[in-house]
Order: sequence, then structure tokens, then C-alpha cells
Amino acid sequence: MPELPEVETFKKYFDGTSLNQQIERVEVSDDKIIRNLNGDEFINKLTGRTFLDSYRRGKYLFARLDNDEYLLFHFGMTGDLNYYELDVDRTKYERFVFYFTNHQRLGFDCPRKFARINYVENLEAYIAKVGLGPDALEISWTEFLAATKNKKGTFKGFLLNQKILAGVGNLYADEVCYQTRIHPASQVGAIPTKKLKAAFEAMKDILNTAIQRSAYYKEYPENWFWEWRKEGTKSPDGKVEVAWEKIGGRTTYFFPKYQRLYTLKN
DNA sequence: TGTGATGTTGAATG
DNA sequence: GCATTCAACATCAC
Repeated sequence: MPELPEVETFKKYFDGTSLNQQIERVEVSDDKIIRNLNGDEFINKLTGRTFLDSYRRGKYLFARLDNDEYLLFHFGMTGDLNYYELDVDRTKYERFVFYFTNHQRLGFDCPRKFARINYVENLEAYIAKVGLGPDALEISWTEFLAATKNKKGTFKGFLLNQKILAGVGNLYADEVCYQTRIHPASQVGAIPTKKLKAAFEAMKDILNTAIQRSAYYKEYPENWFWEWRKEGTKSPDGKVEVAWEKIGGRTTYFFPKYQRLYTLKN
């Protein structure tokens, strides 16, 4: 689930449920995903604290505490938040849970344990250390264009590179390429500026549309990846069938010929 | 039963 | 230094 629109949806859920309530108790059932603290340290750091607000950058959600330090949620592939009151609503994959003073709880679920939780004392220093680029919804056209200069890598790899711009994942990257008819293996430096501009705008539009629909894919436009990104689908002009390859290290669906491959000379 | 999965990281390679 | 590829992470679902 969690690419930028999904994480933005988690942010809204978190903000709407878990702010301004004191954490009375913390329970850790598996501290594997907590990267820089063990279970007991995590419990000690969070007990008695209150979340005041949150900040999302790309796929990273930073929850600010009342001591001005942060708890970072990175959802990996299968992370999820679960706000509930009764035991019956606790899930099988809950890894830790905050019990608030209002008798509600916020559980963090993660079947695959690829999520990463970090206790962050200094937000700016942390972001700098990770090398996280500007948020995909915040990056300006000028910055975006500048980042493409002298790049020989694939366009798909460019979109997925969180150090260049943060938030685009595998599915949305494919959608940007598809809507703008750019072959995902195109070399970044070979794509005309006009095409890059179209991709930049498509990216913003796609992410915003997804956010408006709360990243709930069943409500996405009918011609989006949920429909075309599967075996046997025909391109809009009816001429080719969808193909897939590993590009930028990820399984990538695209329509050969329909999406133009730009390559640098020699 | 084997395979791949919406993500990141670090090592190895070119 | 840069780009790319691959394995690892841990588990589930098809």
C-alpha cells in the first residue's frame, strides 16, 4: 500500500485519531521493526508522551511529540495503522500499540515487518542523514528539471529515487510513464523538456487524485493501473499488449511502442 | 508448492 | 563518485 497517497491517507487517519491524547501505556509485541531502540527503550521513551502533530515527507510520516522529538513511521510494504477500543479489533499482525488515556488505542500492524520505526531527536538532521529529497508534491518544476540534467539512468529509476524526490513508488511511477507515454526504460537525459514537463504535471495530478480518493483504489479512474497493469491488457490504441520487465529494480508494466523509448546517442 | 509482492538498504559490480 | 543489479529483510496469499 504505502506510497505517497497511502501515507498521506495514514497521516489524516493519525491526525484525526491520535493527536493530543496522552499515551498511558505502550505494549510491544515485536520490536523487530523498531530500528534504533529495543522494546523496553521504546516503551520508556513513549510512555506519558502526547502526539501534537505530524509531518509527512514522501513515504515517511514523522509524528511530533510534546518534547519536540519525533516518532518516525515508515510503512514498508505492509504497514498499517489501526485505531480501536476493543480487543476484538486488535489484529493478528499488531507489532506495538499505544493505549491513550481516552481508552482508545493506536496499533501499528505489519505482517511482513518491512516497516521501519525510528525514534528521531532531530528532524532536520535525520532527513539529511537519510538524504531524503523534496516531497513529490512539493518539488518545483525548476528543481525537477534540474535533477534530470546529466542523468543516464532510466526514467523509472529516477522517479523511484527517494533522494531526488520523495514519495513515488512502483505503481504510481508506472502510471506516470503510462499517462505520458514515456517508456520507463528511457534515459532521463534523453527525454525532451516538454515531455518531462508533462510527466511532472501528470505526477502531481496522479498523486493528488489518489489522495482525494483516500488512496482507495476502487475509486480511482477506470483507466488507471489497477486496470491496465495486468497480463493481457491492450494499449488504448489497441495495437499492443502490456509487457513487463524489471526496470529500476522493480517489476514494471508498460506498453511497448505505445510508450516511446528515448535513448541518448552513442 | 513455489513465487512474487505498493519498500529500503547495503554490498558488489561496472 | 555514479549507476545498476542483486540479495536480504519476513511473511502471506495466490
